[in-house]
This record gives sequence, C-alpha cells and structure tokens, in this order.
Amino acid sequence: MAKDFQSSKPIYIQIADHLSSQIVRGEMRAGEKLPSVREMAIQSGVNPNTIQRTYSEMERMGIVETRRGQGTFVTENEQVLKDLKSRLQTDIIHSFVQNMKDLGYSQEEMITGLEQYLRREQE
Amino acid sequence: MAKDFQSSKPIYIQIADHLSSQIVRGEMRAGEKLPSVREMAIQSGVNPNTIQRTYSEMERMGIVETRRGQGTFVTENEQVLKDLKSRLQTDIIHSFVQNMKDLGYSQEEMITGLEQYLRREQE
Amino acid sequence: MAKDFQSSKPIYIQIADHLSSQIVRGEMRAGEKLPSVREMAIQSGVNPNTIQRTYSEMERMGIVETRRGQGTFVTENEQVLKDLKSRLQTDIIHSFVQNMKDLGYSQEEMITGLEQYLRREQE
Amino acid sequence: MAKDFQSSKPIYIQIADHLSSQIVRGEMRAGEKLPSVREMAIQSGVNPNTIQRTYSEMERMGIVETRRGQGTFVTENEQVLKDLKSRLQTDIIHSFVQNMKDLGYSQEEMITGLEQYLRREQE
DNA sequence: GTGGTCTAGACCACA
DNA sequence: GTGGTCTAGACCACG
Repeated sequence: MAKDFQSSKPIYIQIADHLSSQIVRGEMRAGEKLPSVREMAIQSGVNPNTIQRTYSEMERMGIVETRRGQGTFVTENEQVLKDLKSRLQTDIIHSFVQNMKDLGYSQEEMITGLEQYLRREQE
Repeated sequence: MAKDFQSSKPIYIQIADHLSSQIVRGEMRAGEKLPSVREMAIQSGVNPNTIQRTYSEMERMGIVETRRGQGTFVTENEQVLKDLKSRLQTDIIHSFVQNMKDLGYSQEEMITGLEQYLRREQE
Repeated sequence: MAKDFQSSKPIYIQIADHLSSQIVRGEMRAGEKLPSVREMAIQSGVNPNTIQRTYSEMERMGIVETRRGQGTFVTENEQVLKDLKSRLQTDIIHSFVQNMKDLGYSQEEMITGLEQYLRREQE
Repeated sequence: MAKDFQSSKPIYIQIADHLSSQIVRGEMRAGEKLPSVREMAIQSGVNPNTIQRTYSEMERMGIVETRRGQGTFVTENEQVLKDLKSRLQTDIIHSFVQNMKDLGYSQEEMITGLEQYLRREQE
C-alpha cells in the first residue's frame, strides 16, 4: 500500500503520470499487461474507480489498449511510445524555459543555474 | 479585458505568478503600490473576489503588504524579494530535474537536451 | 423526470448524443449555458456523476467549455459546431451505406429502399 | 488469424453480423454447414467461448440450427432467411432515418445527402 | 452557486 | 477473471 500523493494534482493523473514514466523508461514493454484495475487499486491504496479513470485516460492518449475481458496492455504501437517520450521531454523543457524567462533569466543563466544545481545535488 | 487563462491552474494563482514575476524582474519596485482590487479586476476581466484571493495569497507569502485604507504595496523588505527570486528559481530547476529524472534522463542528457532546445528556439 | 434510456448504450453517451443533437439543430446556441450538473441530473433522473461524465466527454470533443465556478457552456467556436454537424452526418450516411452494402444491396437499391421507407412512413 | 475488431461492439455480435451478411447475400446457402466452433475460433483468432456465444445468438434468432454431433447449419427455412433480410434492411433504414431526423434533416435532405455521398464515393 | 474528485459498493457484459 | 457503468453520498477548490 502506497499512499503518498500530493494534494494538488488529481490522484488518477498522478498514477497515470507514474505509469507513463515507467513505460517511457522501458520498465514496461510494449504489449505488456498492466495490473488489473482491482489489483492496481489495492497496490496503490485507492478505490478501483480511480484506477479505472487512470486507465481510461491513458487509453484516450493511446498509451494503453484495453481488450475486453482480458485486461489493459501497453500499446504495441512503438511509434506512439516514441512520440510520447519526446512530447513529454519537450513539454518539460519548454515549461522550464518559459518559467525561467518569466523570472528574467537569460539563456546562459538557465544553463549555468541548472549546472550549479546538479553539481550541488551530487555532493 | 484579458481573458487568456490556461484552464489547468486556478486563475488567482496565475495572476499571483504573473505579479511575482514582474516584481522579481524588477518591473515593480519595493514599496510600489499595486492596482486596487477593483481596478485589477477590471484590467484582468475577472471577479474582484479572485483578485482579493490573489492579494491574500501574496500577502501570506510576504511579497506584498496591505495598509488599511491605502491599498496593497510590494514589500519593502528587500531580503524577502531576494529570497523569493532564489526560491522560485530553485523550485523551477528542482521540478525540471525531477521530471527529467522520472523520464529516465541522466544529468548530462538534461543539459544537452536543454541546450538543444535553446539552440532550436533561437533560429 | 425522463428515464427512457435504451440499455445498449451507456446513459452518459445517450445524454451527450441528445445534447449534441440539440446543439447541432440550433436549439442551443453557441455560448449558451447548459443546465448545471445537478440540475441536469434531476431533469434526466440520473446521478450527478453520470452528467459529470457526459459534460466531460463533450468538453473533450470540444463541443462544450467549462468555466470554473460558472458552469458549462456551448463552445463559441462556430467552426467546431459546423465540423461536428458535418462529421455526424457523414458518419450516419457512411454506416448506412456500409451496412446496406454488407447486405448485398446496390447503390440504386439503397436509394429506392430509403424512398419507399419514407413514403410508407408519411402515411 | 484475423484480429481486426472495432472496440465498440462485442466481438461475438460482430461475428454474428458478419455471418448473417454472408447468409443474406447468398454466400452461404440454406442447409449449408458452418465451420465447427473450434475451427471458427482459430480462423477468427478468438476464444471458442466467443464463437459458442455467436452460434447461440444466431440460433436464438432462428438463423442457424445445431444438430447434436453434426454441427451447426444454416436454417433450411427459406422464409426465415427472407424475413431476416427484410428485417435487417428495415432496421438499417429505420436507424438511418431516426439519426438524420435527430440532426434536424428533412426527408428531402436525407435523400440528397445520401445521393451526394454515393456520387462522391464513386469517383 | 459551479464543476471536479474520490470512495464505497453494486451490477453487467465479455472472454 | 477482466474492464465498464451507475448510484449514493461526500468533500473540495473556485468564482
């Protein structure tokens, strides 16, 4: 049972994001079966309806396919997964740059700021 | 009237973020008076309650001070503003690094990814 | 209270279809406010959650926009409504033609079959 | 193995519809033997239970008859097959007219719309 | 007041 | 067993 959700985002989105990360990182392969709605609900310590919603959302995005009576599977369309990864990456970078720009940082400052942060983190 | 809010974040937060950016960038100076709630509401095309909430939130963070009968002012405590800028910057970098890590990127990939993005943007 | 739903399709889809028809037929105009979730739930004799789902689905399709704390409105993007109407019409005709073809009917037979049906209906 | 089922309809219905079309079009004649459940399952790449259900459904509608130990056969009652065809046709036309009416089209517009669609298709 | 999320528990169709 | 729908009732953030 893992119940560490931040209150800001909906739980069903947080779980979807988490699963998407796993898929994008290759921890779950194309065609692989996801835990059943009920099982995942127990694992995550939430109501099955919430997982249902997670899976629906992911299906809507094409990340996952459901086969009736069989379960939910990572899409076998590798192109979708590739696109997903690059889209996610671009979104993250884009919002980073946007936010830094709003704060008045130049492009150089963004890079040095990031490098400093990473150096500090390594210690 | 400017009504271009993205649906994801609460409007009162979006406005607070926008004002904070202006202050941090130095477009609004310490001690400067902000528009009245009513005026700001008209400018933004938004319900005065929403602006009220924006100002309350910013006061809670120590960014602005309200003086009864006079209005709302950017804090004159320069230290707070400095801290604000560095905190905002750290938050942005932190969430960037976290998100990229979730996608499976290494520290080097984060930097090169950012550099590529910026290079592409310049063209 | 109106509870005449066919069992085959999900209720939330049937309601969405019904609302879409009304919008497409011009009975609801662009920008017009839909009944609140709770009110619509009472009108339709279903649970508010079901209407919630109806509205979400319609928003996903771009037919409707929700403004926080204000309600749900028919989109003001007239182009979307035009496209919707033509898409719905094409879909209907397409599946009609496909089904008739599967039964072995020629194009002429489809038209005469339809004309006969309509003539019979008028009496 | 043919696994191209649209997700909306149950698979066993899709197969039943497909078989019914073949029978109505005369590709399968009265009294002809259908593939065994097991064989059909392999052909369709589907669970035998699903085919079983298809055949049951078709027997319920009087389209096929199962003879113990021999298999499943298209009914030899030609009247049933005639009725089936006309019933299927009427159903298709009926739902077409109903749907078009819901969209606000007049009878004339239904016919011209259909004619236009067919003309476009021919090119 | 509005829409959005979540839980609990139930029932159904499908494979 | 699987996913999908629905109800009942609750709580929350937003405007």
